[in-house]
Amino acid sequence: MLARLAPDLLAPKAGKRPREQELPPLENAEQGVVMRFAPNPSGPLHLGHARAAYLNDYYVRRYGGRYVLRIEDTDPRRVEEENYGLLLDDIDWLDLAVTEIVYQSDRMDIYYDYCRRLIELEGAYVCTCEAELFRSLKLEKKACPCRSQNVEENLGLWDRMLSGLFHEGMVTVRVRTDLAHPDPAMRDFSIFRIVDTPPHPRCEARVYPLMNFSVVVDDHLLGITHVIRGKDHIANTRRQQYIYDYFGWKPPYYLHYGRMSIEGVVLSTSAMKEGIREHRYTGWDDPHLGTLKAIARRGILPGAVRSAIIDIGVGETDISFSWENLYAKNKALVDPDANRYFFVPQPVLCRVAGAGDQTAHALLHPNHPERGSRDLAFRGGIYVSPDDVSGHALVRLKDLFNVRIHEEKGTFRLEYAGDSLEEVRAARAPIVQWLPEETVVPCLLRKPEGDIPGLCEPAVAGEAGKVVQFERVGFVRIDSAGSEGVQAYYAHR
RNA sequence: GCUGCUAUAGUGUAGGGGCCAAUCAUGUCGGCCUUUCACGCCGACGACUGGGGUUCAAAUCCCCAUAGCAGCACCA
Repeated sequence: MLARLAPDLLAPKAGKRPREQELPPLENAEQGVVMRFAPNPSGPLHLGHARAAYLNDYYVRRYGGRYVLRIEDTDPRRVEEENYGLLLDDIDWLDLAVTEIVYQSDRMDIYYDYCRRLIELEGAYVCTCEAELFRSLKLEKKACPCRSQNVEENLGLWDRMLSGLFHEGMVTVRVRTDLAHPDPAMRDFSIFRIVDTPPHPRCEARVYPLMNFSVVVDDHLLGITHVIRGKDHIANTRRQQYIYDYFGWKPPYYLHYGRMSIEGVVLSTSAMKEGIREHRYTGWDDPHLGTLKAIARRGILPGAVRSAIIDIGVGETDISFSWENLYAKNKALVDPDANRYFFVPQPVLCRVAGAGDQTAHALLHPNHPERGSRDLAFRGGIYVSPDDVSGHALVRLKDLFNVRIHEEKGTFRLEYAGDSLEEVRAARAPIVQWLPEETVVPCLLRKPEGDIPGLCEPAVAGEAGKVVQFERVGFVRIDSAGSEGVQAYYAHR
């Protein structure tokens, strides 16, 4: 697994990446950095995760160093076995410069050990108050009775926690901070809890560290030098400072970027899960979702996401992620490679009067004639899209010839009208895609707004998994190609 | 309620006292190129939240207001 993930740091993928701005330098980073991406396995990754992943990745590549993928799986309620695999697939897709993977569920004993030390340093105490009671005391800046226990008493309680003598909700470990702190969020926050059920899929614990503790211990032990994360963690950064101070450790440098919403999609895992359960979405890769799986299926390349994220940068302003900007990045990556094909939506079959058999040669890519062409054999009958011919007297069948349109009650009679390109230009007649009657494959174009049935060239079936351009329609990813036809997911114009 | 962060064109971003009647990208519109409404090229449009203050000079510094966001969980 690691081998599959470990990229060559010295030779990052050469390649066309749309030029993107340079991010501000990091403090004290010239000698290299150690950074981390720390998702929790509660579901697949989405664009919000991609921001954290790529921002950190950017600086690791820029300064060199290590990039730790840390799986934060210390909440058994939010961890499901199958999510680990989903997560690793997504990490793979992102193409991060990850150098090592750490699972917090493998490190429970380490957290227990350091908790004991923190208690010995009088930096933490075991609290058996009810959560509600503590909360009201905290808001009044008052200490709870447990706060005055001595080290021996606290260690005794801690041992009883570990040996299973407490049940869920009865006890917690708190950091001794400053009860008079003006920010109530800072006052004696919790760092351990007990969870009786469900069992953790990867370890046998019932005493679990809370994020603010495991993160500090891990960041220190793993030698993390810089942390870039969302500003929703800004209070956590301040809380964690107390723990660093007790241990006498030097905290990493922090950068907190602003909140990012995404036009038209929900990012919350629980909301997505609910939508899937209610069949509003087909699954994690439903094109209406902002998951990486969904955008990958639509033909968005990871490089486009990376570029869009780096452009957004580390600003603390709340922003709204715009699909337009992502599409522009993706188009820049995809256009030079994507082969061109004809797709006729809502096709109607028409006879063309007055034209002899001939074969059209349409380039696979207009800017790269050397890649060859597709041959479309005209034998008298063709499919076109009514929207393309309706209302026009003259139309150019691309790479073939001109036709005059006679429209009668929704049906079209086509009549050969010469080969002159100049003529259609002068007449400002449209140049449209078409397909020969004899060689077509059914094709379903799946757009977020709905599915569009149509026909496409048989050669499209050979592009499965790739992004192609349906001329005059847009860029699509060929999702599947079988006996029942082709299924294409629409990416963008 | 308490605490904190942020505020530049439709979207994203640069600029951190004078070089800013504000950068770049994207978008939209127009033109050129072109057997795609793609790509490429040219041009246009479009913004410093409001009010005070400091200063010879403020998008930039300070204060207030407003707005958005976040935290105040035995989630991350």
